Parts: sequence; C-alpha cells; structure tokens
Amino acid sequence: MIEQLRDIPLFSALSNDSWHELSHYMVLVQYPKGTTIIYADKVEPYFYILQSGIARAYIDGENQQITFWFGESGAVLFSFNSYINNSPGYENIELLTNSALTRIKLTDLFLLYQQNLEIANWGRKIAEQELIATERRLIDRAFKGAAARYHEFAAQSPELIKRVALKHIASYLGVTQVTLSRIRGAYK
Amino acid sequence: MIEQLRDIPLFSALSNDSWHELSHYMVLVQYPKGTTIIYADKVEPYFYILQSGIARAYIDGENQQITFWFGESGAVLFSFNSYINNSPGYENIELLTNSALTRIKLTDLFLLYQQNLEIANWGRKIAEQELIATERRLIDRAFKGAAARYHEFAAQSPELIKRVALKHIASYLGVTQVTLSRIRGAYK
DNA sequence: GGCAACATTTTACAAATGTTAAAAAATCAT
DNA sequence: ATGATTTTTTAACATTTGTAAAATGTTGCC
Repeated sequence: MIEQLRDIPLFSALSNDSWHELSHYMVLVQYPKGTTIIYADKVEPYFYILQSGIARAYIDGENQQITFWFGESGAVLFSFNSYINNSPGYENIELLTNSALTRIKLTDLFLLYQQNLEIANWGRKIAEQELIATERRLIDRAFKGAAARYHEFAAQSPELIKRVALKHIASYLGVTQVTLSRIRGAYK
Repeated sequence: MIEQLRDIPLFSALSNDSWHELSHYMVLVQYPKGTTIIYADKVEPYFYILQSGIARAYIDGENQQITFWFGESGAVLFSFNSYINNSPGYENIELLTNSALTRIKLTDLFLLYQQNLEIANWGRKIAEQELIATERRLIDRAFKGAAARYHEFAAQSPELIKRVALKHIASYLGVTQVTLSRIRGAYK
C-alpha cells in the first residue's frame, strides 16, 4: 500500500535507500469522511501524506470558520506550529471524504532529518513548495478580483469544485458565500 | 564583518564547523539606497542575508506596484523562483536604505545542501520560518480588518513605519493608500 | 531660500463586498 | 420516499473600500 507513494512526485527524488529508510517509519491509516485529524491548540504528533481523498485546513473564528487550505492526493498535511515550532497549532484539518493517509511520527521524522542528508533535503523541498504556493496566493489576492480567483480555482481544481461545499471555497477565496454566489450567478 | 552574522538567530543553530563551511562562500556587499538587487523575470544567482538596512519585495502590475514583503536586518532575501525552481522570478527586491548584505551563490549553497547535513537542515528551517510567516499573513487578511492590520504592523515593526513610504505599506497591508490614510486619520 | 519632484491627505463619488433574512434547492437519514 | 437538515441562492440595504483629482505637506537639490 505504502509503495504507491513512491510514484508521487514528492517522493520520486529520493534514492531507494532513503525511500526505504523513510517508509520504514510510515504507517497507512484510513478514516471516514468528516474525521478531524489535526486539532487546533494541540501539539499534533504526526506528519501525514494524503494518499486518496480531500482535506481542508480551517480556523475557527468567533463568527466564522475560515478555510485556508485544501489538499488532494499527494498533499502533505500537518500542524504547522507542531511541525515547525513544536508548539500547539492554530488550524484544524478535516477530511472531506473517506481518505487513506500515510503518516509518520514527527519524532521519527526529525530523527531522520538529523541522520539522512537526502531526507533533510526532501523536507526542505516540502517547505519550499508550500512556501511558494502560499506566497502566490497572497499575491493573487492583490492582483486578481474575486471573480478571477474563483474562475481560476475552478479551472485548476475541478475535483475540489465538484466535491467541496461552496461555503468552504468562499472563505478559501477570501469572500463571503453571498459574494461567491453572485460571482457564480453572473456567469449564466 | 561576516562574523557578525554568527549572532543572528538564523545562524546560531549551526556548529562551528558548518558555520565555517558556509561562511567560506559568503561575501559581504554594500549598496546604496534605491538599489535593486533582485530583478523579476531573471534567474538571480545569489542568496542574500541582510545585515543592515531595509528591503522590500514588490511586483510590478499594470497600474500598480504591490509590495508584499519587507526585510530588516537578519532577513534572508532571494528570488523565490530562482531559489526554489531555478526559473525566472516574479519579484523585484529593492533596498530602501543604504544596506550591507552577505551573499552566497546559489550554486555554492546548493552544493552545500548536498554535502552538509546541518546546512541542509538550516535551509529547511529557513523555508519553514518563511512559510509560517506567510501563511499567518494570509490568515490575518481573513480575520482582521484593514485598521487592525495597520495598528498591529505599526506595533510590531516600528522601524518600518518610521522609514518606509506609506504607499508601500498600504499595498503590503492589502489596501489602497487612500484607505490607509483614512485609517490613520481616524485615530486623531 | 525656493523650486521641483514626490508623498500624503482630503474630497466626492462609484463600485464592490458585507450583512441579514428569507426563499429555494439539494442532501441526508430513517 | 419523505421529512428534517443543510447548503445555496436571492433580495434589500448598509458599509467598506476603491477611483480620480485636487490640496497640502515633505524632501532634496541647486
């Protein structure tokens, strides 16, 4: 089962040796739709790779719940503060469909980072890819109107548009659900 | 001169050996206010650490120039796409004051990443810190109004408020200069 | 000092988005 | 299937933010 991961671009850069070292610590888990696998305000001990399914990260505000990230198969999934600062996180991560994930304990992963140069660089690449994607979203907010953001999201993530509730997509795009509905309506 | 860097938190995690290996490739450079050190649409060959001064990263749009990052001393500074994807960047980086920087060629840095485990993990930490900071800004846009973002920015970055043109701060905060002016006016 | 260039604020108006509430549509569970 | 629940859309109105242009303030330079 875990061997499937080997085909994900994320892992293809690893040598066979490093892949075996890493995968030795990985365990396949499956959860039903609706499961929350990362809780805010907790130090979460696992780093996950989504093998199949859809996930979202969100923050519970006073009057609102803001979704700020979606993951599809191949995505990495972890509590930022737990992973980066070993402190409680701010985000919840919920599975929007039945999902299969591979996970590794952060303590094991951190040991590998201190032992294996390839894996350390693999971890660096993960952070860098997330970084450039996040910065791009921040910049898109400045340059593109809400309608353009929606249409591009729909074009680039057809699976998500089909299967994710619009209220979640609205907050992901940085608008209210009413505004998103207007954008969609303007198309007909 | 370069020894000063050793005190920056960014470098304090490195062992003496790794520090010497890294600093061997680093060169101190100084530029006057107004110098652009990273150009959009170019593959930029250097990774910089800002030793003193203030820098901003911006994108030239059709009608607007959007500043999306500020750096003060200790900040790392590079073309994201050059560094991460070895392809031309989207951002310009300009020095807003006379500045001293230390730089290392990306080719040298990448070699070190492949040779030295500590330096590879140091590079991982850099990306992770930038990542968490960028995500926090994206989330702040959703939860905080423009006025709150301004007041918090002013509180956390007193140097920048003092020395950076408000038009740059406005786009950094995600509002027009007129709106920023209204926010500031509302305080008196 | 005084002019020129640039930065900031102000004003009036326009456009986009938010808020609240209700209706319509879709989905879920028994 | 059908009633209950949730999601999405629609409507009316309020608010925020944007745009353009003029007024004011600031900075640097000769």
